Amino acid sequence: VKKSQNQDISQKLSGFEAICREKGLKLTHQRLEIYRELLLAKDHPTVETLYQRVKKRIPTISLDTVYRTLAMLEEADMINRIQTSEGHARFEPDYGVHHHLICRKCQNITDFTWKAFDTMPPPPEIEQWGEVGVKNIVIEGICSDCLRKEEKK
Amino acid sequence: VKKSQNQDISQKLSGFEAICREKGLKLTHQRLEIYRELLLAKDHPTVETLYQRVKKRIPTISLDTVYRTLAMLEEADMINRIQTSEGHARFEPDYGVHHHLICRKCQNITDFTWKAFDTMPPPPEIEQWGEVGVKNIVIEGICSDCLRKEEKK
DNA sequence: GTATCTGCAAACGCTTTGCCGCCCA
DNA sequence: TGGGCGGCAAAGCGTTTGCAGATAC
Repeated sequence: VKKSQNQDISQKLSGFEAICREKGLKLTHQRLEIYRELLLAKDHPTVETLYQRVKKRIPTISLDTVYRTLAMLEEADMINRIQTSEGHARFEPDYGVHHHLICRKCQNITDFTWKAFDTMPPPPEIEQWGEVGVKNIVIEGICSDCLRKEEKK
Repeated sequence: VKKSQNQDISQKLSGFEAICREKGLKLTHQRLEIYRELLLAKDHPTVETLYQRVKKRIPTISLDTVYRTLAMLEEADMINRIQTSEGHARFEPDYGVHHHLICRKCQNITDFTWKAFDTMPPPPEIEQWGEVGVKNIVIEGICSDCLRKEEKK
C-alpha cells in the first residue's frame, strides 16, 4: 500500500511539472514542496496548517506563498478548495469522486462515498439550473465526537 | 397566495414573540424589522443586503445590529445560515425541507427539492459519523447564466 | 430599576495586494 | 537576461467585540 501511494505521489508530481511547462508557470522549490505536502496530507489541511508543515522543510517560506500557490493549484484543477461554515478554507488534492461531511463544531472534514447517490439521476431542476460537479456534495452536521462533548455539558 | 403568505409571516412573527418571551430575549423594533425583512425576502440575502433593506424603514440602524440579530435568530433555530465559497454568509428563514444550489461564479442560491434523495437511506458511514441535518445538502456548480457568460468569451 | 440591547468605533482573523529583490527558464 | 516569483509589509474584507448610553420588561 505504502509503495503504491509513493508511486501515486511521484506520478502526480510529474503531472505538476508537465502542467507548469504547458502553462508557462515556473516550477519552484516552494510550489513543489507545498503540493507534495498536500499530496501527503490526509486531513484536508487549512492554509495555516499547510504553512506550518512546509515550514519544516523550507523555514524561510512565507504564508503568502502558500496562499498564492494554492490559488494557482486550484486554478490548474489540481486541488480542491473546501469552504467550512467558518471563514477558513481547507484543501485536498484532486482524487476520485467522493463527498464531504463537515462538522459544524470542530470543522473536521471526513470523506465518504455514496455510490447510490452518484448513480441516481438528479432532479430535472438541477440539470436545468446549470452545470453541477457531482463530486461537490457537502453535508454539514455534527460529528459524534462533538455530540459526545455536548452531552457532557 | 398573497394572503396566505401574509398569514404565514404574521404567524412567524408571533412565534418570534413567543420565543423571545420564553428565552428572556428582548423584542426590539430592530429585531422585528430584521426578521420581517428576511421573511419577505426570497433571495437568500447577505448581511449587507438585508442591512440596506431594513435601513429604509429604520435609517439609524447599524450593520452590527443586523449581524447580532442574525446570530440570535440562528441560535434560536429560526433562520438558516448558508455559507458560499466566498466568505459571505447568506440567510433564509427556516422553512420546509429543501436543498441549495450555489453558483460558484455569481454566488446566487437556488432552492430545490429532491424527494428521491430525502427518502434514500444514507450510507452507514454517515450515520456512524454523527448527526446530519438532511436539509443541509449543498450542491455547488455553475448556473446557466454564468455558463452563458463564459461561453461568450 | 436593571439587565439587555443598540450604535459607534475599533479590533479581529483570514486573505489579498503592491512592491522590490531574486530566481527559474 | 528577463519575466514571473518569493518574501515582506500593509491593506482589504466581512465579521466580531468593548464600551457607554438607550431601551424593553
